Amino acid sequence: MRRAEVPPRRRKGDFDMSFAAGADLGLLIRKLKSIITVSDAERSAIERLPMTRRQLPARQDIVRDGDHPTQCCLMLEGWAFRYKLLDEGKRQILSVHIPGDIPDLQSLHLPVMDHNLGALTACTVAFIPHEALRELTRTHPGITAALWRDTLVDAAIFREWMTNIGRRSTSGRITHLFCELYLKLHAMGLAENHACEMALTQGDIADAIGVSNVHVNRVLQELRGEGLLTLQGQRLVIHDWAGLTKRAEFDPAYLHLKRAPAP
Amino acid sequence: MRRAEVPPRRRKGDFDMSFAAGADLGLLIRKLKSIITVSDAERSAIERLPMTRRQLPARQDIVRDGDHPTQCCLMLEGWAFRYKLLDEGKRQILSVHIPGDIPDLQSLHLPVMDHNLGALTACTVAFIPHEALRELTRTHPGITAALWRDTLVDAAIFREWMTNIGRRSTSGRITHLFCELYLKLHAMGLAENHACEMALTQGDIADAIGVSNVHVNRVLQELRGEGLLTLQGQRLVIHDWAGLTKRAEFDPAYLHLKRAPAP
DNA sequence: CGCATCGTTGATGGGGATCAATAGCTGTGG
DNA sequence: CCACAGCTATTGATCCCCATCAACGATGCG
Repeated sequence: MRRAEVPPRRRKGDFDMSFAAGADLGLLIRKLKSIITVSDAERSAIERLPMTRRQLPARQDIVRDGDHPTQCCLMLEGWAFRYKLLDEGKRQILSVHIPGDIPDLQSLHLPVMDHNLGALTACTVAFIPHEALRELTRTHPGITAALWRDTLVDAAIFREWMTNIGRRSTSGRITHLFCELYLKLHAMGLAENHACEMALTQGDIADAIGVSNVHVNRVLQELRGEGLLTLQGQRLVIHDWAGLTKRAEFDPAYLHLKRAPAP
Repeated sequence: MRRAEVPPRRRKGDFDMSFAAGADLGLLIRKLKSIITVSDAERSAIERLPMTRRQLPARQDIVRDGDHPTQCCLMLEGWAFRYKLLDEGKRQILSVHIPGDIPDLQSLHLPVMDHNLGALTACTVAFIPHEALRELTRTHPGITAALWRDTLVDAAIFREWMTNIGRRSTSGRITHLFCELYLKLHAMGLAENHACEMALTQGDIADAIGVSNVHVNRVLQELRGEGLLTLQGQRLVIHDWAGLTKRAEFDPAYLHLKRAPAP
């Protein structure tokens, strides 16, 4: 369990103010298209969204517990994660986010943050003002439904994590987490052939599944020993997808992916 | 940990088809009014919602994992809960719901259930067709925002539970759960003076916080011994609210209540 | 090349699961 | 009105999973 290190807040200067050429927002459109049919009018409304592009170093906080954000954060490159800190520095990781995600979309309707959002790796994000998003939802009910749905999938993943932490064995928890991450990456075209980046350290994994980092290390060795997976550096290779999903009791239904997962 | 007993599905006949006189929907309006300002037009649109009233016996499932619901369930009386079942009958309770809640509102945008919803006590519910709710959201953006926000608070509670299960001591988990339930009941006018109904059995509590029922029993005795609370029959009495919230590291911010909690 | 973070390993102890048995409670039916 | 059935709560005994502490490699970066 990681002790309470407070990462530096982002500083002014480490971003460029290039406002959107709709290119970056293509990622958002792609995400929405995986949920609904996007009309031309909707597409063009999205492409007209104002945004600020930013580069963030790894492990830097983006929004903090208690903040009152005025914008949402669209992930363009890199991974982010949400987490809570408790007394004595205990940390619970709540979710992991990849390009296409809007990890703080809830701030559109919940004015105060009840957790932290941080960059896991160095990453590129686009900040979109709440006001622009509110206007978009006022005028485009279809987009509203899609964004709403996106937050509902978020919640569905929370429920699964709760179950993971509360009722699965440690090896089940780890393998379940890996199955989920691989499928999410795969759905966004960021993984193929049962291999993907793994930006989480063993300490991060520990704080995501509610065990100690030492224990994560030992169980990972078991999983390697069984030939289920390899985890070296920042790369996860799944050698036995069927075995992994079985070990994890993994059923992808909770991800509510449009296309059936065929990894 | 409760073994997989499959409760009987609801039968035809145990409900009456009395369609809404807006009386029951007053509860929904009350809930929404705690979130937004409800205009006369909105109020009357809500009161015109079609609904079917039903009486359900305790422990009966309302919607099941894998179902494709065509309606949402508004709690009128009694408690409900959401849960998942794993292999070997392990159960994780995901949330607890009281009058005013719509525990399956997510089904409006996620067609397939990824968990179960069951009656905890005997209860009265109102089923509202998805189609009517969709029409309501099409025509009333304010209500859409309020309902969306409601699902976001739901998700915020999931995050807190995740943290509870993953990183708190057992006594912290139990006390945190009690603080939350008391405050939710209090906010709906269903509890006063640090006392309330407690429909959860020790086994239910165990499955909500990720420990065994035996352990819940022992920790409850400690809490009683410290004079923090009394739990007899179906009644919870909190003797030392300050002590309880401290033990729980309880910060109500995540509930996103409109009025500051003043229990 | 030196420091920091991450990964790895060993030793130790405790929190909590599990099994088993008893007691209390509630509704049901004879 | 009591007996019985079926839950729920309680208690004791045993064991082991996993947290914790500590130390040491490995790795990567400025």
